Amino acid sequence: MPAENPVANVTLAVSTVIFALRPTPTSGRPTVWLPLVRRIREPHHGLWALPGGPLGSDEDLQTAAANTLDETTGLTPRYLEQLYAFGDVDRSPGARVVSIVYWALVGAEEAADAVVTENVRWFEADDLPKLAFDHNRIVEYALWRLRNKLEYSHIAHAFLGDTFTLADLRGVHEAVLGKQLDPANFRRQVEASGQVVPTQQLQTGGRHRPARLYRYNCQLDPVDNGPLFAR
Amino acid sequence: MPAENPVANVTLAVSTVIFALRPTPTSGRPTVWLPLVRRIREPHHGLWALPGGPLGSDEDLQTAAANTLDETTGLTPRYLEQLYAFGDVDRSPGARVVSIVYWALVGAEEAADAVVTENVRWFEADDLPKLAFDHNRIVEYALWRLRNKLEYSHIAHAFLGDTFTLADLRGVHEAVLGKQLDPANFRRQVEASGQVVPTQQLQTGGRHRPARLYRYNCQLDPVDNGPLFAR
DNA sequence: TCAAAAGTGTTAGACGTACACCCATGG
DNA sequence: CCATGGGTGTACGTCTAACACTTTTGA
Repeated sequence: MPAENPVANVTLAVSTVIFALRPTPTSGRPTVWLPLVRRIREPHHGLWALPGGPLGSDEDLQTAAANTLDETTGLTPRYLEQLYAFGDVDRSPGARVVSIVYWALVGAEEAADAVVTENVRWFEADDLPKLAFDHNRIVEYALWRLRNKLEYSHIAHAFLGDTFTLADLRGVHEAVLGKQLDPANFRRQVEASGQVVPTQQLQTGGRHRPARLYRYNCQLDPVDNGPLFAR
Repeated sequence: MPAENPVANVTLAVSTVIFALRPTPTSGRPTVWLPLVRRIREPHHGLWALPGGPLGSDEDLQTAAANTLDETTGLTPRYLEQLYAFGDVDRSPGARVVSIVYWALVGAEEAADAVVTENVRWFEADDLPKLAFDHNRIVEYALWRLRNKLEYSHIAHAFLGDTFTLADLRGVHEAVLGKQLDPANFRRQVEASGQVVPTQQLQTGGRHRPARLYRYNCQLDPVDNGPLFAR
């Protein structure tokens, strides 16, 4: 029986976990990063937190998440999905806040020249400081979802540009999953899935045989997220 | 930046899709059913809707879902999981309502003697009338999730009693998925998964060889729902 | 000519599916 | 004795992981 008895003292917020691939400063190999914003008031003043804000009364949940993403990084998501609604009673000191959290993927190139200010900074997902509220848990869960979904879906290309080599795509999987994959088997699996189509172009410049460039097959749904999202 | 600027005009509700197995009146074979409540005010006065209500300011989201379940059916869920947060701007006429929806499984025996009143009735999940709000979509999505999760998790026993035969368990799968399964292969898969442990008892009474009774293996997590829910 | 990565081939094992077959009970 | 479902055996096709091998480039 919704739409009656509005409950006082419950605030509804929308936050977004934004993932991108960036080279690690030390090794140079790509890893998963995400932008955080510094809190400029209590509670948790000074701590880093997920970008987000209250839900505007005329915007959908997903729109709110995309807006948040644009406001903090100036980026447009290549993939955007609802993660979970967090509503524990004590998750925000002194207030009752329910956060509906989304997670997003943005391309590495766009992420490279995303806005960075005093109060917005990128962090390595596997090496975060203590965050505000329950945001460490939230990021941990989002990472779990990303890794899971990468294995049974076709979302990896969201980290890449328009065209890419199979080594690029494999690099995304290796960076996210944190383990090496067999190039031969990876190639066959990707080709069999039909998620990519070969172009006529080759990528030269490496001191080795040039690699064919591929494009994502837009005919395909990247994920089967059920009837709500069917095309 | 949660915990500030509470937004007026947005109501937060929690609803629950409650699944149980019941025999179809016509064929007698078990199918998926769910209880609905009749709306007794506008909007959508008279239509059937998912049980739910506004979020109490001192209860967790999952607690709210379980309470809803208890209030409408007097039942305790054997499985309870968050489904999705629905927040389209126009999903409730004349008000902005965000619904956080859970889905639950209850045992067939309990469901058989659950409360039924003028305004609470069970319906076959695959043959619903036009429901209030976007609740038809919500049920459709919950059904999709149930069918998916049944295939890669160990939640089927939530529909059954304490002990059951492998034919019972197979019956659950067949009822939910709507297709016949090979008894021999089903047996081997279930036994290999370790999700059940044999008891010493046999079920006699059929005009055929007695079937061994099994019990659910409580050592195992029924589902891997990620780090949020790890034990 | 050599190193390095692109790309192809081949094998052994795991797993899912189909189906033949025997077992134990009530009627 | 027979119909019915419980329970076991087995063979075939597919998928996966491992790894040997050939191809093509830049230095």
